Amino acid sequence: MKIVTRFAPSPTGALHVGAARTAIFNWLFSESLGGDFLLRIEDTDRVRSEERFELQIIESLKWLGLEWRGEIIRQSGRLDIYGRLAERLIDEKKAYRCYVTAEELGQKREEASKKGEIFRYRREWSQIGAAPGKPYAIRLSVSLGEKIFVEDLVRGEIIFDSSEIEDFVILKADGFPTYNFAAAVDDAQMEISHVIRGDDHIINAPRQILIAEALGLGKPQLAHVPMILGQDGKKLSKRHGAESVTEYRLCGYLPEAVLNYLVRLGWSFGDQEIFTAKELVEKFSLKGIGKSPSVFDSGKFLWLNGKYLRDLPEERILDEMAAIVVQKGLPLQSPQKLRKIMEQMLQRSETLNAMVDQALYFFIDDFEYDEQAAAKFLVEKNREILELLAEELLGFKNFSHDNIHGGFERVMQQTGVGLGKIAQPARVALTGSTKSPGIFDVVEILGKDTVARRITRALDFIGSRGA
RNA sequence: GGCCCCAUCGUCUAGGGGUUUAGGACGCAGCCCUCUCAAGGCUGAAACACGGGUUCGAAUCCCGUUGGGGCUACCA
Repeated sequence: MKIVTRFAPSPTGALHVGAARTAIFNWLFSESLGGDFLLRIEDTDRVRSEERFELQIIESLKWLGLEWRGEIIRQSGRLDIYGRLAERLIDEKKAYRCYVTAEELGQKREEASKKGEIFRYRREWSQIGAAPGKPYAIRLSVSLGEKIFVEDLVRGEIIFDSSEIEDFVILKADGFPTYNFAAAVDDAQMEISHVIRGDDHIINAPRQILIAEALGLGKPQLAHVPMILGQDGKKLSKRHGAESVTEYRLCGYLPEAVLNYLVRLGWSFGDQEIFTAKELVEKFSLKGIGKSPSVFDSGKFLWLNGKYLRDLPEERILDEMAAIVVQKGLPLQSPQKLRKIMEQMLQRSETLNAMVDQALYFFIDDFEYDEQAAAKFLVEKNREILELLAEELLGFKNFSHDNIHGGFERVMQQTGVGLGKIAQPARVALTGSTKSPGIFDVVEILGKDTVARRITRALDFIGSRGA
């Protein structure tokens, strides 16, 4: 059998990490078996679907390196097909028109639930409110008391009782199909062999099976993967902060890391943590998918991104950094200087953005002093150290690493204190904080003029404090 | 409420009857390196939800309990 998978997002928001993971699973599954991976846009919700979201989702998929085959199928362009099939089901008495409005039904449901009962729509309601020319929805006739078997590749057999399923809508009053109808029809017509999707769709499986059977269409093999949860154990959502692929890209995450992290969330291959895309294609199989939901751990994600960051070719990091510098409106530095900054920030940052954000003092003079750092180190007793340092350092024609080192050595000799006692005040004066790359590197990268300005600023600051 | 799913360190997970003093990773703690912070190296603390079975033997199989999650739309 030819393996064909699909990713079928609805364009009602950016590509959520949960959706991204199912896309990745489907892509890996077909890639690993030499099949096709298709893209279908489920834009049947006229109110919530927006083109910009579709564009954003497509951009995210490309960024992640998930390539689909052929044209994108758009459900809004297939309305006539769904309409014809729904009418056919009416002709075959497998479906019927329903004139009750959604609002009226909502009331019924509410009343029932207040009484602790469950309202399930059945055929006898179908003529209520019927009138010529009045819009209607089409519902599938679901027979009672039948077992529906869902063969799940991850969970095994799941059995549903058809009595629990009401006569659900397959075609809405606006002529658009519902999710289950369009999905069942399209999966069959696109000859999808396997559907890998989130756990939250398990409930839809029996409905889609019912539709496919009513229509005499083929059914894909199903694999439901556990959900991704937030730190609070609830389904990951906007409440939990960053949750779309776009946001992570904008924060300076690498596509390789996003791919790797998301795959490993719910799938494993022994003890291995880090996989290239190629390795994933080789090693992926449904066997490695777990059954229990996974909590999204932003800390581990960050760590993984840092790993990938340090593995990137320098030229690529430099390009990305330059773009971020421009985007943040910071003064672009010479390529030589940017490279030095990159070399220093690389092992101190987990994301591309952090490489710039945490190195602001290399770009601008008017950073703020960290309050605690200034209180501890920019104090009167360190005035002499900073003055001596200025004297020693600013005398060099060649502002080299060795000369700078020598300058610090001489200040140590003159004051009789260790390097640490000199480096920290200098660090705060030059960077505003007690944390930075090695002090000699900082001085060298900043350059003589900047160092002079900043020591002056720090001395002024000490003076103003003392006053 | 009903239906469905799930249950190993805080988190991601390996292990699926004896090989287990339950392994790895993140995080955490300590040490090394060291001018600070990182990166890197080493070490450590940390888990089979509970109760019944089945079995010579159960983290592993079965049942129940508890807990968590999902769904319950003319959303997808």
